[in-house]
Amino acid sequence: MKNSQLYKGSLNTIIMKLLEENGKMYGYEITQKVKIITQGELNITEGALYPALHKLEAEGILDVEIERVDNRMRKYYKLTESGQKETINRLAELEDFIRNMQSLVNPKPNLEF
Amino acid sequence: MKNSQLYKGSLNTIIMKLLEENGKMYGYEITQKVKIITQGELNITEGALYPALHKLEAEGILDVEIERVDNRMRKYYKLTESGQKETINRLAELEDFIRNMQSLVNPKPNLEF
DNA sequence: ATTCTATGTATAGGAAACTTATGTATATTT
DNA sequence: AAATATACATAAGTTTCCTATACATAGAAT
Repeated sequence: MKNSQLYKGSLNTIIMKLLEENGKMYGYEITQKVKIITQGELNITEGALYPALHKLEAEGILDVEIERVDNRMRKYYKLTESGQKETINRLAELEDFIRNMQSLVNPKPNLEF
Repeated sequence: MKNSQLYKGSLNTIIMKLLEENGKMYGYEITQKVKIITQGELNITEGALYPALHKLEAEGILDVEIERVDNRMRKYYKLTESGQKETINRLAELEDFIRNMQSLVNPKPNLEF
């Protein structure tokens, strides 16, 4: 995704959050959206994205719907019902993760004096 | 480290930050410290920690110093000079990462209207 | 005309990080 | 005597991701 290893493990959560927000999206659209939101800092590669989408579909998190636009194929993905529930869990995990990382990086001073 | 995949890729940064803060630490101490700081949410496994420490040492990020305490071995690690510089970069990357993830999860409303 | 860039999906091969399980060894608690 | 805590270590396997490649259409540039 970038030079930093930190994004490892966050792709599924990113995909699910974007789909929760936008209803349905296709793969290429996801890569562009992420690029815009992160101001070019995070580029999702196809080699990561498409296998991830296929896996989420196989797990019943996503549904797919094929369309033809300008004579080109698009596969629109959207969250299933269980996918919506799972997204809530993932986002809670992400919040915990961010909070924990901030605790590690910016530790509170010891108040026992 | 835990059930969440999100921590993947953050171990090196965590180690380096803790060493920057505490001067020198040994492996087991790192696992316990992280457990306390994250209130039990993040458990670093030995299978992840020790190979990571060895790799950081091989890369010249860490120096090691062996001590015997209570007849048990301890390997104290501390940042080298280049390790200190690299830690600054890693922490900046972590801040970017957290900022980007927050932009994705908590997008700003569109202000063009 | 042809080549490059953008749009759009897909997979094979490999690297890297992590988990699980196991091993060794001493000290303390039950 | 057995379990737990302290302390380090590695082998085998899984997962995630990147690089490279492939196919296909459309538009822009040369």
